[in-house]
Amino acid sequence: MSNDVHNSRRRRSTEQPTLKQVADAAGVSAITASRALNRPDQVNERTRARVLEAVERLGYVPNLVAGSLASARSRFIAVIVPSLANSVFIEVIQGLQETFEAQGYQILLGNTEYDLEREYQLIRTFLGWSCSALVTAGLRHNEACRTLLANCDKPIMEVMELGEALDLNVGLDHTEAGRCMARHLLERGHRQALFIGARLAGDYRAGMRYAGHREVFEQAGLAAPLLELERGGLDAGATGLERALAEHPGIGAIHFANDDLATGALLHAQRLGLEVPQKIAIAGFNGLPLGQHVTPRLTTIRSPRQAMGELAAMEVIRRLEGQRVLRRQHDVGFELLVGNST
Amino acid sequence: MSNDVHNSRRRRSTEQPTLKQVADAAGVSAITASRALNRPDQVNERTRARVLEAVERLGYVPNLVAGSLASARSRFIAVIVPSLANSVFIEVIQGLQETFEAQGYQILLGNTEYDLEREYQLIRTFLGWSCSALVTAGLRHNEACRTLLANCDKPIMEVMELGEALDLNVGLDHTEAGRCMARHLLERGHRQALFIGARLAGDYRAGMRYAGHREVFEQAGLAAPLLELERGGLDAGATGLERALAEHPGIGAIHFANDDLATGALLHAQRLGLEVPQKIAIAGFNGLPLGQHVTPRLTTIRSPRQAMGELAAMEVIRRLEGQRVLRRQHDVGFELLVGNST
DNA sequence: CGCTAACATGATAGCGCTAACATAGCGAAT
DNA sequence: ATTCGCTATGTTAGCGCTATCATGTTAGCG
Repeated sequence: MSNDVHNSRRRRSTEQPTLKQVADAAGVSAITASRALNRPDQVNERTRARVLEAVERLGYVPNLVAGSLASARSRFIAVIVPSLANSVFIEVIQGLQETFEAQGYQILLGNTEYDLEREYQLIRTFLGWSCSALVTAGLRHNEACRTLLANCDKPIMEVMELGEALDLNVGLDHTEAGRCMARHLLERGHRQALFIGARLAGDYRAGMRYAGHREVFEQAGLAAPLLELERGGLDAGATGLERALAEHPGIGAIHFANDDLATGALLHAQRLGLEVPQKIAIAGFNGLPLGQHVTPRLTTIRSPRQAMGELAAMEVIRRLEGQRVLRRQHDVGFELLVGNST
Repeated sequence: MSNDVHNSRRRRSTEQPTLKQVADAAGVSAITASRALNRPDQVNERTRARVLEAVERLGYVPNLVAGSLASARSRFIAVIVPSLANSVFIEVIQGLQETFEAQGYQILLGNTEYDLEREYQLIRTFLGWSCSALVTAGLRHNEACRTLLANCDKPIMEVMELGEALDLNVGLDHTEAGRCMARHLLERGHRQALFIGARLAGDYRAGMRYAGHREVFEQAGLAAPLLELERGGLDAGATGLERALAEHPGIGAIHFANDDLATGALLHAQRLGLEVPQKIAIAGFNGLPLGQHVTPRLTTIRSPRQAMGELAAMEVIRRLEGQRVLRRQHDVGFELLVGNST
C-alpha cells in the first residue's frame, strides 16, 4: 500500500522524450509547449523560442498518435483506388498527394483491387484512423460502404467520373467522351467500328465510354460491336487487333478503351505491315505520352488527371477548413487529340 | 463542488460507439471485448461470438488511434520514395503494398521530390505516427536522417540499390548493370558510345550505371562521353537524340539511363528515317513493356521491381514478427534483354 | 484609480484503448 | 486434500497529448 505502487505499472513505450520533458526543459507547462508547436501565434515569441530550443536539444519528435487521440483529428486523408497498376490512378494520386501534403495532410492509400468488399474493409480501417476525409475513385460502392460513408460526417470526395455523388464530386463524363470519339470516327467516314475493352466489369468507366460510342453509332443506324479482352496492356492490344481481324473481317476502325491497348495494337499493326489508318483506324483514350510518340500519332482523348487530383484535394481542404463549398460537383472535361491513326 | 463537475468537461469526439459500449452490450469487460477482436484465441468461442454480434449490431468501428497509443504499435509502414512520376518506384510500391496489406500493415507513403531535407521531415512525421518500420528508396540520406534512423530502433529497409545499408537492404548493383550494358555494346562492336541521362544529381543510380559504363569503356581504351538532359520522358529522349547527333557526330551507339529516354529516341529516329541499329544503336534500362513493343525491340536491362518490393516487405515482416533475419542484404539481380536496337 | 479587454499561461480531466497484473474456476498431478 | 498449471476474464493504470476552463498579467480607457 505504499506510494510506489504505480511505479510497478510503468510502461513507457519508447525512450523518446515526451512533450512534458520538453516543457520541463523549457520551464513551461506541457500545454504551453503544445501550443508553441501547434498554435505558434498563441504563445509569446520568447517562450516559443525556448520551447523550440528544447525540442531541438532533446531531439523531440511529436507523438502524432497521442495528439490525434486527444484532439480527435488526424490530418489523414483516405485515398481509395481500385488499382495501382493503372497509370491513370497514379496520376490522380500524384495530384492529390502533392496538394494534400503541401497542406500538412498525410494520405492513407488503399487499393481495392476492384473488389467492393475490400473497399468496405478499407473504409472501416481508415475511419478507425480518424481520417479527416475520404477520397474514392469512382461512384460505385456496395451497400455497406454507402451506409458507412453516409453516416461518418466527414467530407467524401468521389473522383474520376461524374454522377450522383454522396458528397463532393470531381470528374468527367465518360459517356460523353465515348460519344465524342464515336462522332470523330463517323466524321472520318468509318461506318464499321469495333469497341475493344478489357475486363469491363471492373473498368466500368470504359463500359460507360462504350455506351456513349454505341449510342452514337446506333443513332446513325450502324452496328456497334464490342470485343472484351481478359487482360489489359500493350500485349493485350496486339491480341485485340488479331482477334478483331479474325472475328470482324469487315471492320475499318477500332475504338480501344485506353491508350495502352490502342498503342499495343498500333505497334502490332506496324509489325504486320498493316497500314494505319488506311487499312485500319485506331483510337484510344487517356492521352498518354506513349501514344503521342508513335507514328502515326494516336487519336485519343486526354483527361486532366493530375489536375483532377489537385482540384479534388483543394475542394476537400476548403471543406475541412470550414469554407463554404461553392459547387459540390466539378466537371474537369476532356480533350479530343486528333492524331494520324484515324 | 458537487459531483457533476467532471460532466462539464465531457468531450466525446464523435457519436461512434466505443469498445466499452460494445463490451456492455455483450455483457463482458472492455478488455475482453478488446481481446475478442484482437486476440481471438484468448477468449472463449461463445464469448467472442457475443462480442462480434454486439460489434455488428452497434456498427462499432475500432478506434485505431487509441489502440496504437495504448500499445505503442501502429502497423504503419513508412515508405519513402523520391518521386511518384517514375513508374519504377510505383512498381516497387505495388510490391510493398500488396505484401504489407496482406499482413494487415498500412503503408504511409511519402514523396521526397528528390529532396533530402524533405526526407528528414517525412521521417520525423512517420516516426511521430509510431510506424512499425521504414522503407526508403535508396541509401543516400542526410546527416539528420541518418541519426534519426539509427536511433529509432525500428527495422529500416533500404531498397533499389545495394551498398552500405543502415539495417536491411534489398536491391541490385547499378554499377554492375552499367558495366553489363557497356560490355554488350562493345561485343556488338560499338567503339563510340554516348551515355545520356537526365538530372543525374537526383537520379544518382543512373549516375552509378554511367560509372560502370565508363569503367568498361575506359578499360578498353575508349572514351565514355556523357550527355546530361534537364528532363526525362519520351520527349526528352527525342531531344537527347537530336543533341547527340549534333554534338557527337561520330557516335554509333547511345546508352540511355532509362527506357523512357531510349524509346523516345528510338521512335524519334524512326521519324527521322535514321536506321536503328545500323546508323545508331540504342540501349535503355528498366525493361518496361513499352520498349519491348517497339520495332526494333529495345535492348535494355530488366530489374525485378515488383519482386524487389515484395521481398523487401517480407523481410521487414519477418523482422517485425521476431523471426531471425538470415541475411540483411539481398541482391535481386537484373537481366540483360537483347533486342534489335543494338 | 478602478474596470474591461486582450493576451499569456496553467491545472485538470479526459480521448479510447491495451499492458500488466490479479483473480477465479477447474481438472490433473502430488 | 493440497498444489499446480492452465484457461478465461476482470481491475487498474496509464499511453502522450489537447480541450476546456481558470487564472494571472498587462495595456487602455474614461
